[in-house]
Amino acid sequence: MEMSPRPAAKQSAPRLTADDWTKAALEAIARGGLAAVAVEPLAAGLGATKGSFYWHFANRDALIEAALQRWETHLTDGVIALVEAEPDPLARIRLLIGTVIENTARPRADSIELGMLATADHPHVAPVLARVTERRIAYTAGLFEALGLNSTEAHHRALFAVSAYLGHAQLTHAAPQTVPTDATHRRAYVDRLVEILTAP
Amino acid sequence: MEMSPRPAAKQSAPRLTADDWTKAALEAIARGGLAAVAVEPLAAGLGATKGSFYWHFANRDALIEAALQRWETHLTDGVIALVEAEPDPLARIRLLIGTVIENTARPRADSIELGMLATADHPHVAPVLARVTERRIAYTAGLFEALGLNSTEAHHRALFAVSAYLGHAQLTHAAPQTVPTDATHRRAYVDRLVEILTAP
DNA sequence: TCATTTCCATACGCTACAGTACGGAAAACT
DNA sequence: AGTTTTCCGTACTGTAGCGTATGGAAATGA
Repeated sequence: MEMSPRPAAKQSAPRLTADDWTKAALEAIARGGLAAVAVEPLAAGLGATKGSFYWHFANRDALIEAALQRWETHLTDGVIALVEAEPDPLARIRLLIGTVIENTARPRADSIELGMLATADHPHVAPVLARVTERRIAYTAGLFEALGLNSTEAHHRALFAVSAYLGHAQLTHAAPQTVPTDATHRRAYVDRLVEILTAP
Repeated sequence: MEMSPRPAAKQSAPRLTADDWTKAALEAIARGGLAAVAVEPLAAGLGATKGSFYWHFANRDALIEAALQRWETHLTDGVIALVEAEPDPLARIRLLIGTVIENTARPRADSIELGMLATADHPHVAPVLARVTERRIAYTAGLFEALGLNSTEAHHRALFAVSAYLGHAQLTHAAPQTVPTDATHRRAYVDRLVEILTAP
């Protein structure tokens, strides 16, 4: 049934880079968590074999570390830049929460994160997740402080906000029917959520 | 070095029941998610062998289904009973949120749940998780309606509350240092959360 | 052009676990 | 006590994926 003798899968070039493997690993994490980062299936997906992989990486662990590092560094870039562009503190919070929850322009970001959370105990994942989470909370708390809240209250609100984000992601994943589907309702829900979170 | 010739592990009786395996499976899920439900390691932990397992269950899948069913049925019993005992609607909400977040009297409940969420895509887990989540939200929305909120607002608050719970569980797991540790601060934090959730 | 380096496929061994076959011990009747 | 049923251990097969060895193709450079 094979029509062409070419590489089969994606029409990508025959030679692969380490980054190709890293990106494929992140997509695998998005699909099935760390367990889905398996060398041979990944190779099949890339139209290659283990031989390629073990030239670019020492072992599976090295790939996982590379993927984690790529995720940690590339993660918040877009969102932070977007939010920093907004001068008004309250508008920043609205924008931040609205963006991460409504999920514009970060297609598989949530999926990757859910994959990470699903393996939070993994020795390589744990520290990365701890750092990312801590930075998020600190950053969010800063936004609330800019709103005039004292540091304790700001930290509490930041915890609420990040919890709401994480919980919302889980909810969307585990029970999609419970969460507003159409754009209008979702918009109303997110607006209400922001109101509650920023209420004096 | 073994001092006694007896069964080794727990001093449990030599014969096992299907329920012993089911409970062990749930503990495994709490430790390492569905992937940790592996027959041979479980057998070792129970001081038995696969021979025992395959007498009680047809296969690994049957054990998983049994564990899921046990979880789904035994899950909310205690909490619901506790909350129903309270007559005042507002106090019910306080009690519910306080209990599930502070985690009195439900030792490994959160861990099991995190294990389930970590494998939310599994064909057997998904429907169970969807039902459990939907019931929780519906029940919580009911509490908010009893508080006088209209159904839309009640549903929004319920979504927020459940998100907060799920997110808090993730936070505690993935970045424990960000969440209030000592009892006093945690208490203040939970109180504040309830205030915000129930604010008119 | 031919030599060197870069990259990859094939073939192999190893481990963990799922599931099966079967014999035998331990309870439970009778 | 003897028989039957219940329960479990041991020994096997099968599979998936990790990691290694090695030869050779494809690019690169002399």
